[in-house]
Amino acid sequence: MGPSAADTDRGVYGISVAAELVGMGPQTLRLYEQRGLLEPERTEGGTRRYSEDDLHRLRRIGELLDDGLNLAGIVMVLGLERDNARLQATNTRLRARRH
DNA sequence: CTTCTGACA
DNA sequence: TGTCAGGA
Repeated sequence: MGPSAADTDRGVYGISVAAELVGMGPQTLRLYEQRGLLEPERTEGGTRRYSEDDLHRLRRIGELLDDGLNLAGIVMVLGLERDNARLQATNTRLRARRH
């Protein structure tokens, strides 16, 4: 794997680099944040720092956008996916205890 | 780099 | 509605 473990939630990329990596414009990334799809870290100076998780999220947003969803719908889908992942994890733990 | 506003399909 | 261009 990566050298120094997996803190993929740590903001490292500036907005220009992040936008370049996911094939979007910087303004688009700002809009997504304004709409509540994303919340990258901020430096003390107030500039955004996008994490690897943020990049995955941005690519997921691109997919859903491609599927014809609007930003409001994507917010809901991402929320449901997060909830679902949590439920699945809980479900797996319960099964392991063999109730 | 930031936020904000207007134009376009 | 989402994206982009330009200004402050």
